[in-house]
Amino acid sequence: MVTQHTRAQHAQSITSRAQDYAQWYLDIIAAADLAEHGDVKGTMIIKPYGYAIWERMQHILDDKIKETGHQNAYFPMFIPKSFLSREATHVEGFAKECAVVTHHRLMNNPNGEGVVVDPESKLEEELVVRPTSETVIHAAFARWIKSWRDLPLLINQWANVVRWEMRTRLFLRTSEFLWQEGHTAHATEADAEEEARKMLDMYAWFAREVLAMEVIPGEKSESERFAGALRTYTIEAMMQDGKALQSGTSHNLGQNFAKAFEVKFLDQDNQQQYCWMTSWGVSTRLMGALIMSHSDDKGLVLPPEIAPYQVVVLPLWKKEEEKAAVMEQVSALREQLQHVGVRVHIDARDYETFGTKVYGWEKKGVPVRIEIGPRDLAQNQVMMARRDTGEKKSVAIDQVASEISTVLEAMQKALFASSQQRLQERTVTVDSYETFKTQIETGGFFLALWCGSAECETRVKEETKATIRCIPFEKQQQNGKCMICNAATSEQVIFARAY
RNA sequence: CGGGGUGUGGCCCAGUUGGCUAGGGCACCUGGUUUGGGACCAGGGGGUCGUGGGUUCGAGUCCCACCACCCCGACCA
Repeated sequence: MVTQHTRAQHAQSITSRAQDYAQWYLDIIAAADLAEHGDVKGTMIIKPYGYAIWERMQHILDDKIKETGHQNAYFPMFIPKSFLSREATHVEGFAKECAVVTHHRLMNNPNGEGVVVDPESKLEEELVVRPTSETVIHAAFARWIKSWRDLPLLINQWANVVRWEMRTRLFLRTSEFLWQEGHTAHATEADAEEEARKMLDMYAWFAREVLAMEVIPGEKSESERFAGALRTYTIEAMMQDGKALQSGTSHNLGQNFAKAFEVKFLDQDNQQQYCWMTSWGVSTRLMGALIMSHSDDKGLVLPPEIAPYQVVVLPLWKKEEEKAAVMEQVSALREQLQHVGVRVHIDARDYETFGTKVYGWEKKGVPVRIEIGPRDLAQNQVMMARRDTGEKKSVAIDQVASEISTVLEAMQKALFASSQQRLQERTVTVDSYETFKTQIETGGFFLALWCGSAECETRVKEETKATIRCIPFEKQQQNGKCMICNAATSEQVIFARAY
């Protein structure tokens, strides 16, 4: 075991220290300086560089959400306990993981030691810290919606939510997380269904085009369905170890919540109707997906679309007079790149060695690194290195802007292609449960026929820890037998172990 | 809650059958030399050894209790 690290040793430490994939994942987060554990167990402090990545996600998603006709709003984080219980399945699904506010005041400890909760300040009704906002938002919808003219009502909220999970992991499952939750109300079942599917499509687009991450869109089985929903749709991504990560969900809530919260409208025939509703969301879990999809042994690898800095420039010099000339060239380059919309950062720290800076930015996953020194100046060129392939070459100074655009585009495509290839190669069709049981050990997605019974689903989970990730929208239609019980069926599903 | 493990500067650890002023590496600060793939020299700052008891002339070390955290199981975006 490595107990001491010289700088040189640290170069290999991301993987050499890693006992397993989970440790490797945490090492990447630490090395890239993305986040750390919060003071309360299960919480997470997102550090500036990590948050900058989340802000890129927010920015791009927010634009897309607005483009599709939704408006942002904000609702309270405290939910009266009674709200939660109005929809029976919903409260059942979340009851075990709710943080509850019971008092509103502290007082000096009578024994003189610090402060204690003032028993006099007990709340009439306890408040639940939102694990999700359907209930508060639907209570508001009930007041806002009167007529068919008010529909569809398309609302989105950026917020934090709290779910008191037993076991947590940075980004993937923290007690508190940041997300976007869309909530909509529609006049017809068809409209709600269309909305739920449309927003799932948006997530799939985002995962593929922005995060360069291949996903399988599909429907959740009943046991994995959102508490209170009619149908739950999901995009499932595959991490580098072959395990699945649910990366976004969209729910058709039917009229369940509308009935519980009296969300009604008068239709064109002056008849009272319950609304058809949806909700959908993605969270900071996407950060985990991003990290696990593309990172390598040198650290994080960021697709250019999401990278806070797409290019980092390292100026080099020995003498002061060289510095002036180099920095002049660097500023000119920065203007040139900013002009074409490239996010660029100049690292002119002179108290770090060149190597330290190079390794630092590689760990942070910056797509392109440019080096400019006296040698380059003399030849009117720069050195350009690409993060994913490691390819390094010199480029004429007047070609840099166009070359960078080309490289960023190529890297975005290459990362997606490799994610796509991984998912394709590691998705196999199985019909024998015995084969499945041995192959699941090494990860991957397994396309299999399933009879639809919870018994078979549970048995697989108990025996192999694998779950039905989704019933994919795209599948080869085939009739056959359930992999587990041999009952006749044509339902094709994806089994995998998941995070 | 069940099983396993760990607690010594910010991080990783050493500290022998109890012994004298608690150490090292990384990181940090100052000065100098360096800088095209993780620099070097010199000096320096930073510690209630998880907490509370006990044994002892003497406890980081032995004993007891407690606490915290990590890993594995039941929950999940």
